[in-house]
Amino acid sequence: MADILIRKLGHFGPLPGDDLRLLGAATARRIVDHAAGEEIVSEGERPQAVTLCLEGWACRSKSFADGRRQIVGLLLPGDLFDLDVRLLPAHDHAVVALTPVVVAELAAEDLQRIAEDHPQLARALRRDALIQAAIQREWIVNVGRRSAPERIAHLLCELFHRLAAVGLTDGRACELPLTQTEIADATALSVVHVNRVLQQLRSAGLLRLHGKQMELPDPAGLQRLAQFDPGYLAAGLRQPEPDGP
Amino acid sequence: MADILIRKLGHFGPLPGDDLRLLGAATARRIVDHAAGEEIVSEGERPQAVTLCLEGWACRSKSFADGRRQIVGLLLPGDLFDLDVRLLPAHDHAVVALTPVVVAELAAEDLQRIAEDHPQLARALRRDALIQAAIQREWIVNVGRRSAPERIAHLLCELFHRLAAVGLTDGRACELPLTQTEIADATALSVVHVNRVLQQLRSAGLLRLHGKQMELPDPAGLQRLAQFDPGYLAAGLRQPEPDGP
DNA sequence: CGCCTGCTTGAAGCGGTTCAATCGGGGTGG
DNA sequence: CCACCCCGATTGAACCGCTTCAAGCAGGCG
Repeated sequence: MADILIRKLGHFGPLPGDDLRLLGAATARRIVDHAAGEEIVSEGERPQAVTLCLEGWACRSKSFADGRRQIVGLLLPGDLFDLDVRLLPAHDHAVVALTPVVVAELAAEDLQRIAEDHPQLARALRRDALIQAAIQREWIVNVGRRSAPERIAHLLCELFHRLAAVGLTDGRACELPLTQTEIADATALSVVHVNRVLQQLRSAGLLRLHGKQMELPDPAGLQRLAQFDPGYLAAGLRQPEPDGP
Repeated sequence: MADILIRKLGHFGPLPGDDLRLLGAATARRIVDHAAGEEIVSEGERPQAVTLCLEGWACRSKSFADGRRQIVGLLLPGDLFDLDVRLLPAHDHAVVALTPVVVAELAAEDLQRIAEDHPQLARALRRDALIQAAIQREWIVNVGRRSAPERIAHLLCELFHRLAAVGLTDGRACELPLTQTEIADATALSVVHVNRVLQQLRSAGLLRLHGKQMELPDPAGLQRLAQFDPGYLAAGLRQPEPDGP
C-alpha cells in the first residue's frame, strides 16, 4: 500500500528491508477516503495526524474573505502532508481534495518509533520535507517573476517530474485532474488567461490534453520555455551524505 | 551569544536550563562574519553547515540568466538557515548578506546530540522550521494575489512581527535595512512602483522612514490594509502538545 | 429535458512595467 | 578640502500583459 512512498524515498539510495516493512505497517494502520472537493484539513484547525497521500490529488489553499484564493502547493500520491505539523497550534492553510483521495494517517507512536529506531528512514522522510520546501520556493519565483506562459509551463513540468518520480507517468503522458480554475489559483492568473495560454501551448505543439490526461509532445521545448531546471526536485540522485542527523 | 535564538524558541514555553546551556555552547563553537553583499551560500553548492543568524539580515534569492531575480525569504537574527539541509545534494538557492552578518555554524555532532538528548529543544528547532515554511506559503499568497500596496504592507507587518518576537523592535519602530530594489525583489514588483507605493503608505500615515529605520505609526491600519493575520507566525503561543516526535 | 459546471471567446480597462532622466548623499582620490 | 563618482531614491510618460466583464458553448447527470 505504501509502495508509492517507498518508490519515492528510495530514489536517494536503497532502504533496509526492515525499514520498508515498518513503513508499510505504519501506513496500513489507518486508511481514510476523502471525496473530491472535501476539505481534508481546515484553516485554523488544530493539527492531529501526520497524513500521507496514497492516491489522488489534493492542494494546500489559502482564501481571502473577498473570494481571492491562492493554491500554495499540490499534494500528489506519495506526498507527506507535514512531518512535524503537530508542533504547531493551528494550520495556516486548508488542504482540499481535488480528486477522490486515499490517505494514510500515521500514528504519533509509529513516527516516534521510526525516528528512534530507523534513522535512515527518518532521514528519507526529512529529506522529502526539504524538497517540499524547495518546491514552495520555486512557486514564489513562478508566481512572482515568470510570465503567464512560463508560469503554466513550469507548473506542468514540475507536475510531470514529480509524478515521474513515483512512477505515475506513461511515456510523455500523465494525469492532470485540474480544472482551469485550479490552474489559475495555483499560478495566480485569471481563468480566462489560463485558457488562452493553454491554447497557445497546444498550438505551439508543447502540450496535448485529452480529458484528465496531459501529454508533453516536446518536453525539452516546454522546459526551455519554462526555464525549468529539475534540480530542485532532487529526485534520481544518490545519497550525498552517509552520516549526520 | 545565542540569546536571540533562545528568546525566540522560548515563546512556546520555557526550555530547561540544561538545554539552554547546551545551545549556547553549540552556537559559540564557530562564529563567522560576512560582509554586506557577500554570498554566504551559492546556488548549486553542496550544503555543509547548519547556520544560525545571530546579527544582521540576509535573504534567500533565486536568479535567472536574464537578470530577473526573486527573493524567496528573509533571514533575520535568530533564524536558522535550514535544519536538515545536509540531506540534500545541492542548494536550490543562494543566501546573500544584505547587511554585515554574524552567523554561528553548528556542528553536525552538536545537532545530533541535541536531537538525541534534548528532545524539547529539538522540537523547538523543528517548530521554528515549520514556521519558516508557513512564512514561505504566505509569500506565495503575497506575491500571487495581493495588490502592490497590500503586498508591501504585508511584508512590513511580517518583518515587524518577526523582529518583535526576538526583541528587536523599539515601540513602533524597528530596523529596515532594505533598499527599494530589495523590497522590489521580495515583493515581485518593479523598483519604480515600490517607490511610489512607499510614498502612498507614508502620505497615508501608515509608515515613516528615517534612514534604515522604519516606524509604523498606525499598526492596526497597516494590518487592515495588508489583511495581515499574525497567526501563521505562531509566536507568543503556548506549547500545544507535550508529547510526540 | 434542463441545469450546472467547466471551457471558450470578444472587448474594454487598468495596475504595474519599462524607459529615460534627474536628484541627492556619502565615500574616495587627487 | 573639494571634485568626482556611484548607488539609491525619485519623477514623468508611454506602453502592455493581464484582468474584468459579459456572453456563448459543450458535455455530463439527475
